[in-house]
Amino acid sequence: MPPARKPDPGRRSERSRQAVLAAARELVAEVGYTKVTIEAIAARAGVGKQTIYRWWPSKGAVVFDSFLALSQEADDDAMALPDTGDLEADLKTVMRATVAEFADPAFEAPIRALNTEIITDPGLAAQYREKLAAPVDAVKKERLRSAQRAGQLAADADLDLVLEVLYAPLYQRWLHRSGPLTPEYADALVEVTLRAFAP
Amino acid sequence: MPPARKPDPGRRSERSRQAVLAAARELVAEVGYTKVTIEAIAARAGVGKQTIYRWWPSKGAVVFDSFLALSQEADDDAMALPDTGDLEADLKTVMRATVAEFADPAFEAPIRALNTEIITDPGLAAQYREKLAAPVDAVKKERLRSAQRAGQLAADADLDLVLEVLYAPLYQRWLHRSGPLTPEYADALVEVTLRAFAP
Amino acid sequence: MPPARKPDPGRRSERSRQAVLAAARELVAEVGYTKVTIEAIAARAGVGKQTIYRWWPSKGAVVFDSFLALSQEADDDAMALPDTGDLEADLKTVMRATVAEFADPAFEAPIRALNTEIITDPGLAAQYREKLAAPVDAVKKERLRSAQRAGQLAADADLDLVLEVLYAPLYQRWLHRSGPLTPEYADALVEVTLRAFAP
Amino acid sequence: MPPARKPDPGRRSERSRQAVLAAARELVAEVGYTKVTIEAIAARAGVGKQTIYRWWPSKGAVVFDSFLALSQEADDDAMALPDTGDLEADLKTVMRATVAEFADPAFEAPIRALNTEIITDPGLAAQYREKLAAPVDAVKKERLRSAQRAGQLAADADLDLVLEVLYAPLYQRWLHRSGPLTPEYADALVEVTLRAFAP
DNA sequence: TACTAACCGAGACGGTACGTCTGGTCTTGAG
DNA sequence: CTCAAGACCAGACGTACCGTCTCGGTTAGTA
Repeated sequence: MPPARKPDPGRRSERSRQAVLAAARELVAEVGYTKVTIEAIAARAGVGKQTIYRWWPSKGAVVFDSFLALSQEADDDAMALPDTGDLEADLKTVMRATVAEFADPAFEAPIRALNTEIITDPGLAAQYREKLAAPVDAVKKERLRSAQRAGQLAADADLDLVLEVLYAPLYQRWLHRSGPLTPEYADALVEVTLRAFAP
Repeated sequence: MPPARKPDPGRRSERSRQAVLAAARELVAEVGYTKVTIEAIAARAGVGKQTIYRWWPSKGAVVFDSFLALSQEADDDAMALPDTGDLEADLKTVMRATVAEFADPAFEAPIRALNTEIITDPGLAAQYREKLAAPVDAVKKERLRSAQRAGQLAADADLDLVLEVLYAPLYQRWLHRSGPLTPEYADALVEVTLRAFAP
Repeated sequence: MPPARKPDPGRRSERSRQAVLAAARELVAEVGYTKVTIEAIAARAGVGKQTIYRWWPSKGAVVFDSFLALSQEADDDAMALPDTGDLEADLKTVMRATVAEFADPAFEAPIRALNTEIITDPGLAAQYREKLAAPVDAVKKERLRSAQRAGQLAADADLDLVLEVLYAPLYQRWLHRSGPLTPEYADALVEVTLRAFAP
Repeated sequence: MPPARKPDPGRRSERSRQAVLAAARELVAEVGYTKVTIEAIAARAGVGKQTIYRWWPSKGAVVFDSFLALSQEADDDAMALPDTGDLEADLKTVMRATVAEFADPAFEAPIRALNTEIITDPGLAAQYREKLAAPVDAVKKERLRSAQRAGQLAADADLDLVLEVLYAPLYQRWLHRSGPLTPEYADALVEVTLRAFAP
């Protein structure tokens, strides 16, 4: 048996890769994730279908990669959290911003699409945690550690749990559309969390 | 435009309806939601495809209905929460049971499938909240109100928020596979929540 | 076993029968025989499908019956052939009329439809010969016998064969569209036939 | 409107083409033309349905092509007519052979099917005349011209008309099943035709 | 005058096939 | 060897009809 010919990444066309990712992003925004097809991505990108199948295992992987590429551009910019010394104020600022972001209809479709795939495909879920969630969480935890040192948060608090209590309710409300996402709601989550993990 | 002929529900075959819902449930469990096809459901149910298209608008709606039917059977049974007078103990019991339920691989596929559809389709999300989530939440809130009367929970606590803080982290961990679902985790969530909403 | 309930012709609704035949005729003219469906006939006639299936065995039978009904109206009128004493002149008159009839686009669709079914279904072919062709042929043969008595045709000529030689070429040309149907062609067929069967 | 993408015949798979035509021929022989479906042809041929729809516009066209392919094999063989110098004897030989051929039940189904389609579809009728009828007629006319030179047929006879008078009655009898096809009938047609077109 | 048996319009049912669309693989020709 | 292009096999999609089967509601003819 021949050793299962794998493509040689060295020869990969960067031009095609970019075109595919751009086409994927555009199509998800235009027609919604479920209606995007590999054929349409290939056609829009001016690329043969085989070129996509050669380098990505599934539609989900292509779309995921296109988000990854997007976020890595963003990383250079907004990867910093405010630290005024007042944890509650800082968290409220961040949470209100998050609420606003979720309300933006341009983010709606792609993020829901992303979640659809993550729920279904454990491989993509792992990549999501590693490549997208982890870096963002690291920054947040850094701010929380700063608060612990300042005595504004219990020193033995499990920071992963803190982030979950802070964000998961917001995230779930948005996903299930089970309630309004208001600045007041953002504030309430911060207050609840700080009371739960008070020193 | 003709007035979009609608089927007459009075003539609907209950036999076929049940067969379709049963087939849908079985197939989702066997091959996973995305690989289920309307053709397969029709074949398994011994039903013409048109009979499905006549009464349901989409695959998601069929599968959702099949879950609904399931849960309504369950309602007759386990619709009661323990009330020993000790809120923390009672909640831990419930949360540990929830954790165990999520760990059951037989629940894995259908519930992930359900979430996939809910995220995408606002109509199904609304039905989900109304028909599935609301009744369950009502029971839980009843227990919480009992605790408020007993002085174990802040009298002015927003019960929807309490439930979110309690359940959303667990739910998110499971959906994203972002951490282990252990009895200890269940306990921790209960403790954190009670501290946050202490009287 | 019950004696295979047959419908009682006594209770048959003449109203429905007429409506079905009229609808069939109209639809064949409008969309062509192959595109006519029983459902469409029933809908157009304002009749339940079962009413058609009760009284006719197939779409072909319905359409055939609708032609039969038409022709029987016509019988009262034009069932006579000219007999001026000059066989050649009389036949040319008749053949030129036939050519003109075939050229009428309103006759095109139904007659082609009729032939399609006759070719395929031996039962309909038998009915066609008996109910439609035979009466017309009888009239023509009567004229030929008159010509035999007048010494304008061989006394021992096989009249079926005479009619075939006279009409089959015309009929075939029309069916296969293998040549123009002109008055001259009609004349030529008469002349050829008379020479072949000259006394 | 986009320019209606056409398939590139250069890339067409000869393998698939042959498999489709063979499957079509077999199925028409086995179950009859009207009961043949595109799905069945595709399945039998081991071909995707799209491959049929890509290259043929209709079931009729596929079946017609399968006949065409058959006849082109036959052309190499029997494309010769006897020419003993005696026109009457030669024509009787040929007509009796034709009668025998029509009596063969193996030819029954396909040829009736062919006629069904030709009657309905002008495009196929044109193809039929050009690809199937014309070559055969050319050979026959050659024999007739030889007879004209030999003084056995009127020098000014319209050979198309001669062939029609000779064959159309036979053809019509068979199509309509309006009479027996016997060797005597074949002889009678030859005699009638020769008398009609005697020098 | 009531009963009752059939037909009637309507339309849901289990099916088959349609013609289209997409998935994922394979082939061709250019660079 | 990669790439764009696109034909290929496979099979699901949603629609249209098939022929059968209830449903109530007329509409006879019988009692």
